Amino acid sequence: MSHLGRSAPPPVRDSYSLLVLNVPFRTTADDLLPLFDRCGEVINIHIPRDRRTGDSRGFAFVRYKYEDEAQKAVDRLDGRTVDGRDIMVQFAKYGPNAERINKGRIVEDIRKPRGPFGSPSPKRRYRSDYRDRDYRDDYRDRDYRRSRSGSIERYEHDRYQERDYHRRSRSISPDYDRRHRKNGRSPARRSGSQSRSYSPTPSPSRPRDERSRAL
DNA sequence: GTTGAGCGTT
Repeated sequence: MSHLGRSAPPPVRDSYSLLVLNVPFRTTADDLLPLFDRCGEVINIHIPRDRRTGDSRGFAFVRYKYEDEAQKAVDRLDGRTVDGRDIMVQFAKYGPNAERINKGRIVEDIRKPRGPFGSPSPKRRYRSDYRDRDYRDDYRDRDYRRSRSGSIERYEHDRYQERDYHRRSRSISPDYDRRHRKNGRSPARRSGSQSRSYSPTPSPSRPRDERSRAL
């Protein structure tokens, strides 16, 4: 109840994530906690924030303990007016329970927790922690090291850049770009000499002298 | 001080 965002996130295997859209920007998890807690037992609430400004993106994720409570929250809190805005509550598309989610609704197609593949191989997963880490390292050394020839950090960086590029390329609003431009005022424009071409100037000495000497 | 379709980590 008071460990929202304080301790590590609880196991998601027994939790159901709800996506809350149309959430005011100034609304925090603490504001949504009492609202969603009334519908059932809320495990954790996560609100994605922008890394640049740190503001909320306008949506939140609420994880419930039971699916009936989550469904109740969707039915009750969906369309509720929060801070002057009507929020939209629906089941999360991605996540641990995404297999049961279809178009924001729970799909009761699962009969037994035998696994999504039908043939679970828990023998390998039952290894110790150090074993698991070793296995992962081996896998990374086998493919990632040879294919990417890099580190995972680059992957995240590329992902973030891709997201930013996608968001900006979608032309959300002409005002958005204009506002940022007015505020940034072309941050990548100073003199035009340094940014124009790279002048490594490895040796300011006279190459003619060296050539003359070589000759 | 702004914005509003969407799918998530400290």
